[in-house]
Amino acid sequence: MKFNISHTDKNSKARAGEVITDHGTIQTPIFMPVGTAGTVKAVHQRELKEDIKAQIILGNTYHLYLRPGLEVIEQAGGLHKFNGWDKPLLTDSGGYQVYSLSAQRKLTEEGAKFTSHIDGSKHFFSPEGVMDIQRTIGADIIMAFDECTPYPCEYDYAKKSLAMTHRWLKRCCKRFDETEGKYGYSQTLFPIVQGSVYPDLRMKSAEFIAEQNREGNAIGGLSVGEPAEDMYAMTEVVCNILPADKPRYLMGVGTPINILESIALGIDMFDCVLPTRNARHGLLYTQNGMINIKNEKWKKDFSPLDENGTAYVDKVYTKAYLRHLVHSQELLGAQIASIHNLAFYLWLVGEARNQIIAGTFRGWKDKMVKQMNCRL
RNA sequence: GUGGCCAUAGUUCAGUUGGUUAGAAUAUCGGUUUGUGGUACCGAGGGUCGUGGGUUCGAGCCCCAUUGGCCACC
Repeated sequence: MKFNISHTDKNSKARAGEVITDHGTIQTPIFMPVGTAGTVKAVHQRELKEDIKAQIILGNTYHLYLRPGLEVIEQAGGLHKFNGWDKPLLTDSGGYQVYSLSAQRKLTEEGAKFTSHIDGSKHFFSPEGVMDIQRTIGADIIMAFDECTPYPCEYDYAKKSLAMTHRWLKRCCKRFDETEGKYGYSQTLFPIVQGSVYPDLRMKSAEFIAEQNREGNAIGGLSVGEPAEDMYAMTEVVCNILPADKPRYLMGVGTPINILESIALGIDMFDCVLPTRNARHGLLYTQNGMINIKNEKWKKDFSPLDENGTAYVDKVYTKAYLRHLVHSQELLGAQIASIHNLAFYLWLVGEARNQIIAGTFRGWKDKMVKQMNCRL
């Protein structure tokens, strides 16, 4: 993997660049649609490429390991072959799922014991095991196995957890470096900064992560319920320490406004379930704010879904029709809304990139944040 | 025509020997969702209990009449 920065903004820490992988080039800043179980829910690959213009999508170690299982994915020839996505892929390590899904989980120095949400079966993830699993899934970018601390989180717990996440990282790096990709292309490992909302822990973690000298770095443990100001403050502290010549990935973020503000702080990569999950519940993002398409006021609004939208669905479907589909729980409703939201997110980061290159990012960003901060 | 059963929220139904402000589901309306457990969660509005009398301190419940619906028999 390579990372080249072509432009940096003079009035913020924003930068435009490209991440080059064996499955193609990603122009940053970028938003990565989440495809947990090997599919971006309700969206075809062709729509992802041609309409949404996605450049990289996510998969999830936890979910894919449980179903369909590693045997299937390995025999398919890796996840790219299995799901037909020939562009870059990133897999999350399952650290977040161990935190968010398993009511019954036990973390020890060795790893995490957890029960499957599908059938209650018992499993164990170690840092080494998670590296092996991600080798088998075969994503271009794979993530370290970490503990995502909850919010709120006591300082002492955050400190102990961070130390263990760092020890786990050393084990991840060791196993990753001792093994190689199974399908003839290279993979890269991103470590993850933790430290909850405590600046000193975040700084210490960023320094430790920077020392590992990987090809890119991630920030985790944010957007878990803390105030947005805390999230921005932690992001800023960490970005000041993580090397500028490597991509920075802010995990799980966020709203369109979160993304623009974080780009201004020096973040290059994002992923978030909001555009797809909210789409299924009828919430649409636009340049002028958020729309709840289920609201009665759209019942007889026969104007296009989004006059400023870049996607096919924005022009051919009306608000009243999508309201009907979502109300009726028709599958097409989830599909149209998901395509709209993802196309908007990709437009947003693409336009941010254009503005950075043009040297006008800061003013544009401030205007967009103001404009999007409302409900239609 | 005779007998029986039924009538409670937009809809489908609970509602104790008669006892505080008649409940639920669903639908409607509004909100929430941040490294996705694929239709979730939270909240709100909505009923002169078919109608009219009666008994009672007190009636959705008991009695009478009446209207509408369903069933059986002639």
